[in-house]
Amino acid sequence: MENPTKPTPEAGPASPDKPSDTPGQRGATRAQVEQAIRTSLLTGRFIPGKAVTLRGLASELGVSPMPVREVIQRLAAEHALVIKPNGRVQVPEMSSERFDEILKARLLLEPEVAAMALPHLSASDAAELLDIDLEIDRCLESGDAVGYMQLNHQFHFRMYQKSGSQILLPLVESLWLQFGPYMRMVYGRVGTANLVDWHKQSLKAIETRDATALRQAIASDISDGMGMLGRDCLPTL
Amino acid sequence: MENPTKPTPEAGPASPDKPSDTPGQRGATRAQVEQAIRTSLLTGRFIPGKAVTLRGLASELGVSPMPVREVIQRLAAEHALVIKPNGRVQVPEMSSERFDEILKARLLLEPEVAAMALPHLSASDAAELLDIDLEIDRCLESGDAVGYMQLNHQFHFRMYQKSGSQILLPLVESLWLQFGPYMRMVYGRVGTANLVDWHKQSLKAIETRDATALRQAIASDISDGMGMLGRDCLPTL
DNA sequence: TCGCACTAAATGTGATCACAACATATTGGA
DNA sequence: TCCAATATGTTGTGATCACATTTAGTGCGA
Repeated sequence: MENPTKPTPEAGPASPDKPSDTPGQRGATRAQVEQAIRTSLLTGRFIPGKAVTLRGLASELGVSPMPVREVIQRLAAEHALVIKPNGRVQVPEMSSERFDEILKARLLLEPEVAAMALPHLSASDAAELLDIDLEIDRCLESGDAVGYMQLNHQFHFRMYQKSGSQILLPLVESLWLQFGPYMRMVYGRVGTANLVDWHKQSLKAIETRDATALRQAIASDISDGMGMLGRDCLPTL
Repeated sequence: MENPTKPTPEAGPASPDKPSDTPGQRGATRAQVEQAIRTSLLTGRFIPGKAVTLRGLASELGVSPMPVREVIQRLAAEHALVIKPNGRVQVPEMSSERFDEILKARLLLEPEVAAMALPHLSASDAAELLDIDLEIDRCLESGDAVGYMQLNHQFHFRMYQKSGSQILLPLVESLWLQFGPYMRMVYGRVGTANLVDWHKQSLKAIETRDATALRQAIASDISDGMGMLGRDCLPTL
């Protein structure tokens, strides 16, 4: 056989050089890759229109192209990435229609999810949300766009997760993944200031157990935040 | 080079023995596999809880496990399949909570999508929908559950597609994929009769360009159809 | 007869390879 | 100088392999 193609399989799902890291968890590499790309998307490390290559991501993450392929298919199914007719993968570009639709979908789903979460939101949950919001205020003052985006995502999803929803929540996550890259791009341009703080209104509604007020606050937060985004840049893109 | 390992790759995305079939379309095999599994899901060929194996599907479809892997990841991202902690893949089982949530999500999204489609629904579209509905009536009489499911899917999505929605429509498709297998199982048990024909009401609303009436008809159709399903069998599962 | 250890088959995962399609760079000619 | 044709590198795709893990199956012993 002469060992024609030194396969050096280095086999095994987990990195062989770190036996104590992940002891053979099924799909551990794939999960790590997915988490990496998702946060890259949500924090705007990927710019809309940016080309995403299998081998590029793979070498960047230090894994083989194999798990990256599966993750890309997975994210493409959620429309967080697009596979062009020639097979090339890229971060989807925003359009006026897409933007309006995402806004509409968020307004349909998120207030409802928040209302579903309300009965399960304890006082300690509210306190945690307040902490996040205070940190958001700091990011707004210092103009930290990435920090704002991460914390804003945390604020909403810490709340939404309490709904225990297995159906609606993934739909909402898909929406966030879709406008994340665009959001980052625009925030970098127009800044993150002068946002009315509907988060505070949400917290007040949580304290008073007022589902209608919570729905309204979330809806306003969405309309306000995205309304500020959609007004200027989209037609010029 | 001596060609050390004649792998007989039969390389190429398309079958080499059928050069006129798909002339090298990128991802043609994957698309074919995905379509096959999707329709299997929507028409209930896959029973909830059924185990789905890579090699099984691959040999069944006459392809390598490779494209099947990607499609499974894709469908798992839409929650049309679930990947259990040990990696095994199976059709998701229905639960009372899941069912209620899917119902809620459908009621939130589908009336809105229908209303979005209304301005683009021409008279010929209405006629086409009527044809489908008449065929549905025939299936209901003859008790053809599979035919009913396919045509019901057609009725709704022919309408929804006219909305031109790129965001909401995929969300709705994901929902249908999730309750498809369960729907089939229950229809086989309780039959498809005694459904109030809200499709006719929808058609009337389309003729009169009444968005509110269309929303209401769609919502009633959803509530009625799924209400009949959810009442009996779920607790006994 | 039942329970448990052991063996064997099956399954998902990660890696690598060969190839066709595509994009880009390079070169040749007018 | 400019454009077309070619050559080169890159990218996604499908296939196959090796391996860890898990499941099913079997036989042995109490």
